[in-house]
Amino acid sequence: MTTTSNHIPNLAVALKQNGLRPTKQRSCVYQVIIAKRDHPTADDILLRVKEKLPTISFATVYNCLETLVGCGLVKQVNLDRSPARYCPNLQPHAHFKCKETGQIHDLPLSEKNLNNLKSILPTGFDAENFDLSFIGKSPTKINH
Amino acid sequence: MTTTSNHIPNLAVALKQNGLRPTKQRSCVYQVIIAKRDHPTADDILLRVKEKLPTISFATVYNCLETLVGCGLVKQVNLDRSPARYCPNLQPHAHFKCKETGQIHDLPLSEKNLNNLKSILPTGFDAENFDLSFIGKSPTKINH
DNA sequence: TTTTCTAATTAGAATAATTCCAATTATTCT
DNA sequence: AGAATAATTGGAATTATTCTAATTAGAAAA
Repeated sequence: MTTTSNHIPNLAVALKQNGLRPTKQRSCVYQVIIAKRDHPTADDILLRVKEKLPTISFATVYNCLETLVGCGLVKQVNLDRSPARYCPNLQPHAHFKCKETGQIHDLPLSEKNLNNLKSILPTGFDAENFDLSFIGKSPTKINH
Repeated sequence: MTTTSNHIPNLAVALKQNGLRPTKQRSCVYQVIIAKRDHPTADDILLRVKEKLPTISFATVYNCLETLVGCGLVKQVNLDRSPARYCPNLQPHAHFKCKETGQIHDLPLSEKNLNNLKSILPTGFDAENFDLSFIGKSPTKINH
């Protein structure tokens, strides 16, 4: 039941709405996540942010990520027991992890899919969130 | 595409089929999981098994769990970043975690549900497994 | 049954991701 | 500008899990 839209939200506005301060660390972490939509881990994010802010710490990356997730600007993706990944796609979607390449794909969900997911819940169960992920083999793009 | 049936599989047989030895640790871990279908963590399992086998170690519990999962006798349930839980329900099902009680419910999936899940996969994506979990509030049973 | 071979268990150390903490720094409010 | 508070920092702590090297137990052969 969360509202979703297509445009990239404005960080400063979203933070203000939540009574939080816009900082360069938060901005930079957010930029890194939307710049390359490849589901980076906290580790990946630290490395990329360090190019702009060499003194940023791990704790800050985790803090920023928690903030961004809390504001609904990015989603945390937990696959198996592997490190958490972060994803700026706010549309309802599932994830597919390729066994071979390790790559993670977003799979968009149709209205029909969403309704069907809802139909799984017995009466009285009120879901505020769901997580759907597949593991298997994704088609190899480069094969001629 | 895994075969599922309703009866509880025989541990010794399943192990033998995989060229593994039946040990009292494996048996005990398995018994504990089927005895109380409450999605215990490795921690929970260690505590319960210790009542029968006081000298069992954590490493063994993890080893046994890996073996049982590998033989397809139990499923590993990963919700959020919390410790892995183990589940003897071999039917296709989703999980629902109650925010309030922390309780985990199995939600059975119909053929229709399963087909719909399949329909999420674009052409060429070959899933060998999926994970579907909800978080929210489950109905309180005790309220008169 | 003993012997032998290998698999499984054990206790404890090691690892990896994440969180916590106390001190410093940056923002916002007055 | 100054006060109040929120955010960042580096490093230590925590937690779940995996690894390791030594011991024990199970299976197969003699």
